[in-house]
Amino acid sequence: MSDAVDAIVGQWDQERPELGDALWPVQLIARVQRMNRILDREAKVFCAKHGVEWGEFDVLTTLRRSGPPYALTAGAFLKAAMVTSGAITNRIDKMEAKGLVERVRDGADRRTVRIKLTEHGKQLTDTLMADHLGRYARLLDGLDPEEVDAAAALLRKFLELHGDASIS
Amino acid sequence: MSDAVDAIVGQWDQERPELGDALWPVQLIARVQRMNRILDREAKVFCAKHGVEWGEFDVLTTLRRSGPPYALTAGAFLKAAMVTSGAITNRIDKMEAKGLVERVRDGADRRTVRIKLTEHGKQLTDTLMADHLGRYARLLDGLDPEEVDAAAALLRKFLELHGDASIS
DNA sequence: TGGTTTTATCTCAACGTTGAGATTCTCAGT
DNA sequence: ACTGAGAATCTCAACGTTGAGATAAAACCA
Repeated sequence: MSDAVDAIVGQWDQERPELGDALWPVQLIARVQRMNRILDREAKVFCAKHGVEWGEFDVLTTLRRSGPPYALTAGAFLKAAMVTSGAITNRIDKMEAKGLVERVRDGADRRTVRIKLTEHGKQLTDTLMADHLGRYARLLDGLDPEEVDAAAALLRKFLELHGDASIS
Repeated sequence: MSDAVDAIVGQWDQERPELGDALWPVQLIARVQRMNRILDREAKVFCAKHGVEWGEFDVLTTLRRSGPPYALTAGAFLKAAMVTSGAITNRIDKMEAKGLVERVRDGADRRTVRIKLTEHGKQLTDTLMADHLGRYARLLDGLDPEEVDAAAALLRKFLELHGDASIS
């Protein structure tokens, strides 16, 4: 069995055989990149079906799982979503217009803005999560659960080594 | 040891415990997404140092490993790079201006355009590859090689199941 | 208190990608 | 030869993100 990455590595072996073992990391890294692009496309199709953007869904679930009162500061999203401030402002603007979230200025610190899930936003998120997780399960269908766990553990180690911070 | 994904799953467990095992795929999928973003940032920093865009570097290496005469059609890039035609046109325009590649119209089929690596482009690519692979090696430093292989094998299986086509 | 630094968010122009449509060309069928 | 279907690439407006800078508020310190 072979995939696109095997073909890529095979080409390098033929064109620049002196690279040798230096190509080894490509086996993992290139596959992570390709898998991510497949996930990305899947996610966009899923979100489009439900009238939200992929980035918006990310905001919704981040708020939902943070628990009551379903409110986080804009700064918290920068770390959680790994995007820049301009992107968050843009997302929140549109989600506010759709009635999914609302901006609440903090009483104590008037610089901070709390992004709060509206009741409508909360209900939509709960509805979408079922579909979303079903989609995830189908994506991993056909893979050995133990091997998936092992791969997940390795990626966890990678993330720890590279300081992938937990959300606060 | 725990990473950001453990924290995310932990939040869901607390907020919506009824989801239970449905959360399992998140362990792998979310980590692939987060690792990809780390790789993406690394890659952009690396490319910026050398005056090329990440997408441009992708074109360079794809041409280089295809072997003499280091020329591929625009259509071949659509599949190899997993991007749309507009993006390829845009990339090639800029790379042509930089003297990295040149467009060669096919004699037999005048619809097709062959993107050909210039001598300058080839030399730059070979120079960059050493740095690039060194960077990859450092990224995986600290991980168990056997576990990396196992994870790569699992991702290969995922890609095969989802029809990740080899380049032609 | 007054002045400086730091923090939190928003603004906005530049950038790359998308995706539908236009363009140009090939080829099979008549 | 002519026509229509299909293929390969380019065009271009819309979109989301980036990243530097602006704005405003809080914290620190003299």
